[in-house]
Amino acid sequence: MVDFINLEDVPFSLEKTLECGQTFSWNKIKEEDTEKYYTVRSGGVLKVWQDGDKLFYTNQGDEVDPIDVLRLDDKLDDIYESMNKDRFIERTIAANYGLRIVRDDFFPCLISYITSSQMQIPRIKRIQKDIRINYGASLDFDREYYQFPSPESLAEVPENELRDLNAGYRAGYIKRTSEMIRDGVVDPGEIRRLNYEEAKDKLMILPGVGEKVADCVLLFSLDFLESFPIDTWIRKIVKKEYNGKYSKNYSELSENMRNYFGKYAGYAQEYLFHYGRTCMDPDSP
DNA sequence: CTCCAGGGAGCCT
DNA sequence: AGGCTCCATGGA
Repeated sequence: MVDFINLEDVPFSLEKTLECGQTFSWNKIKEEDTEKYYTVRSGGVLKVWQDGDKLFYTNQGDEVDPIDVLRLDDKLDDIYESMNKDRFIERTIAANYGLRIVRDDFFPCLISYITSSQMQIPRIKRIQKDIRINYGASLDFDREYYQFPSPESLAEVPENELRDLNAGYRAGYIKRTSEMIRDGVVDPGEIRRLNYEEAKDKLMILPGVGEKVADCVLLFSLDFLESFPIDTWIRKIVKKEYNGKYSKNYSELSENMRNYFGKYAGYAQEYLFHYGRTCMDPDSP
């Protein structure tokens, strides 16, 4: 059954939100000449497509709510007002109007960002998909879909099998992190109750999780909208456009940007990131 | 062929 | 604390 959400007065671009590189948990398919996206969660399958101010969706299991996973209840105009500190960020807002931060499931988000180090985005996505197909439970919806495996399941996978999925040297990180999540050493529910600094320190206990991966997981799955992840792209863009606030040191640079953009710095980060990748050459002077 | 990719760990000072 | 090197592997 197809339902829809009325997006009048709700700024939203499905395409920008899911194509900007923040999530590896969504896939695009074409059905009857329409570009659609689907995600498979612990709660079931959700398929969505947008036509102007209508967001159509079908899902299996009411717990996979598009309003929740696409953060449609974020007050985007208020967020823009809060983070709109200068002409450059204003330009990125104009170029990416309607882009929202996603709310992904914690475990697949964590494993994907551990995988992401020294890798290109299409390959990260491919590895998550291969993990799902090889080790995830299947769900029967309009066809067969695959959930991301539980920490319990993934912890049992031999390291060399993960290497065979082209995870490379990250295979050991994936296995050991899965074991620690399984054993409750790090618990996403507990992390949500901590403040930003404590939550980040806790995540960084996990092997393969440094500052950048921790910031991504906090932002894209644990609702820490002030988190400002710094990758090679952001580093170039900030150095070029915000030179006075630039620092080689990750912690210092990240703190500078959080102080500057405020409590929605994570939104600012994603707008800068996507603008930098699509609208400018960060290497040019 | 060489170089680099949404970094992090381990070692060094 | 801060700096350096290596880590697999695909794609340009």
